Amino acid sequence: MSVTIKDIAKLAGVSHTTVSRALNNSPLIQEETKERIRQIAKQMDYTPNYSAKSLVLDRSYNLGLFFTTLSKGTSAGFFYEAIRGVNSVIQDRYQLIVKGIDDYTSFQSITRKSFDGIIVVSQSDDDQSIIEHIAGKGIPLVVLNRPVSTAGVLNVLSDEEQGAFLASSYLIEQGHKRIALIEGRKGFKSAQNRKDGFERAMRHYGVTIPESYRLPGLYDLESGHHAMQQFLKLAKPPTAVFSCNDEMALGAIKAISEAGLQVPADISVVGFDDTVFAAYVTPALTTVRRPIEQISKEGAIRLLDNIENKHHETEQVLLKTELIVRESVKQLSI
Amino acid sequence: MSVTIKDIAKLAGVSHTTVSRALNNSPLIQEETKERIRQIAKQMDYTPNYSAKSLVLDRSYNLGLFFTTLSKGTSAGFFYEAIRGVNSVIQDRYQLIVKGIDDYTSFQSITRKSFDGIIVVSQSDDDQSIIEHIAGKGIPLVVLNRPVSTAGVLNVLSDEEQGAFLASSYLIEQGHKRIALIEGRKGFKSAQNRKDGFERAMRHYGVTIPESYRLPGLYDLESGHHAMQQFLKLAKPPTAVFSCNDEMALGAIKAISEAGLQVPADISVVGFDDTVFAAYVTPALTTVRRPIEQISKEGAIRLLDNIENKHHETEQVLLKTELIVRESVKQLSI
DNA sequence: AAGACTATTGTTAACGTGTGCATCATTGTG
DNA sequence: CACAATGATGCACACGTTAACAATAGTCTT
Repeated sequence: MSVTIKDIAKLAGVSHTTVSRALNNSPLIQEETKERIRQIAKQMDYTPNYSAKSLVLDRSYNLGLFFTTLSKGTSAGFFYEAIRGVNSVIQDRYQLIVKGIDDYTSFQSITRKSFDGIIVVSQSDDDQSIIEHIAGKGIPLVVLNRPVSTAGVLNVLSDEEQGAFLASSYLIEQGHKRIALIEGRKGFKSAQNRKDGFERAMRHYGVTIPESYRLPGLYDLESGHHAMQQFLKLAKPPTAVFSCNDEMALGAIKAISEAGLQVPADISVVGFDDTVFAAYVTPALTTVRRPIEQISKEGAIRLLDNIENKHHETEQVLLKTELIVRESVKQLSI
Repeated sequence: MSVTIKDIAKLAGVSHTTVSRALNNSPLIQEETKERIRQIAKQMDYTPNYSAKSLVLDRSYNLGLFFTTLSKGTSAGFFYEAIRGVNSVIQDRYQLIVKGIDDYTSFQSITRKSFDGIIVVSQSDDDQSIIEHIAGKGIPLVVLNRPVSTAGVLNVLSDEEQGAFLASSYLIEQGHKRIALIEGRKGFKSAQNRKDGFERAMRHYGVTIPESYRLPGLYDLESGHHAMQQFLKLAKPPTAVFSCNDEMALGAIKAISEAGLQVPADISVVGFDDTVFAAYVTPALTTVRRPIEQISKEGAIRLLDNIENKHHETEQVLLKTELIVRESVKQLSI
């Protein structure tokens, strides 16, 4: 059917071994022989059979890119940026295989033979089992986006505490003192980190926040909306709100406008994540950008390094987040 | 290293051929032998080596999902929905390999051996060359999202003319008569189709549109903004605008509010595509939804059918679009 | 009861590539 | 000039799987 090195060998009058060596640029073969063989290969439109290569070299040329889920929950922008980042690094050295972890009924098919390395973009603690399976099989692995401490696993994520600190500090620097916090979902690492950053900022600037200015959320529109309603009922409502993600911020904004108030004229709002729609809502949302694309790039680079140099580092890399100032915060005159 | 059928054979006291047959549930093998071998395989945690399988069966178990570009331009939501749709169909029968067409320096590596089938989500006429390469190699192929007439190629896309008709009709039915059109980018098939739908609606309802109510756009924010400014300068500005995509609609809305007018109170706007942000802008944008996920599902289903039944149909499937009514259109009292 | 047939299993080769070792020619050395 | 060293190439096997064909034992037919 398709042309093989044996076909080339016949035409060149050499053995297939020589062809194999020539095409792999082995120093054993004479330069002019190499060149002649390359010519013929090109002319015959030869492409190596990667299944055969894989079989003998014990490399699959596959890189897995696994998300917690493809079917529900994962935000499109997040997904897109992650793939983009990884893809920009691997070029054509590897094939990128995209999968949702929840599509696996069994991890049995995830083996050393079928993946040279795997990137898990983890959004949930439930991913722990697949992470351990992969690490257990000795497949080079990097986990993005969620802190993980399994041995032999690379871990790249953004410094969310610092991001929350940035956002909260910004509110204070704009003159706000009555600042409320809508927390993330209980049990999520990110929720804890973001809350920690908020509190560090308050301590750092000597601002004290009453207990009534703190409400738990679920990372969804609904819970942000509800929390904001509670804040508005207070005798002294906050002048600014730090919402632990953009989605809840949106819910909060809705609640504010339903109450006949305006953002940012009456109440300022800051979100977290810089979701795609953050720039498009009115007012455009001031928020914290996590460098997803950079995280995935960094992760891919280190993974390839681990694969090609056969060392398994256990390392955690924290990347800085960035405050994106838009229109949802008002500067208070003092 | 890892366990092979020969290892199982040794333990079971049979030949490796018998093991292969047993695990493939061949009718040649006695039922109890099969069961015994399955037991042993399970117990040894055996997983087939897919490289070896591929080599002998001449199937790669890979499905390519190619986008025009991953690095620039492709919208995140579009990208996400397409992957989701395809992924939901293939389950674990195939590996999904995601690539940007512009990442290829040469199509040489795209062969029958490395892909059992390919889905091209095409957004540009420039994709024609890869489409022809793939079709030329005899690889089962389906092209989504853009009309294509290469022989042997399946083609699934949405009926954009019908969508534009829907949107335009809606404006008329809400009482609008002075309706302007911001066209798509010249030379794009979608631009022509959407314009056609608009004009059919006008004819159908007997509404005549002056030449000054038609302006070309480039599918970007900027051009929508600019076109709207022109409309606003007219002696009799339109009461409604059909923008050939959401992005330009957003630009138009911006121009309207800059002019001190409100959407939809003063001017109504309809977009096209139902981009992710359409629901989040203020006012939420009434627009036409293309069933991307359904298109990619449908495409994947037909591709698999073609692969597994080894027939190459040349067929074009048009899927209906849907009008998503939100808040950007006002009902005019007559 | 002999031959034909069937059910089950084994033998061997094949897929396309890479590699250790053998082979051969050529050059260098004393 | 004989022999070692070097450079270039080929031979044969391996990787893990499937499949055509062979082999064996048991069953059926007449």
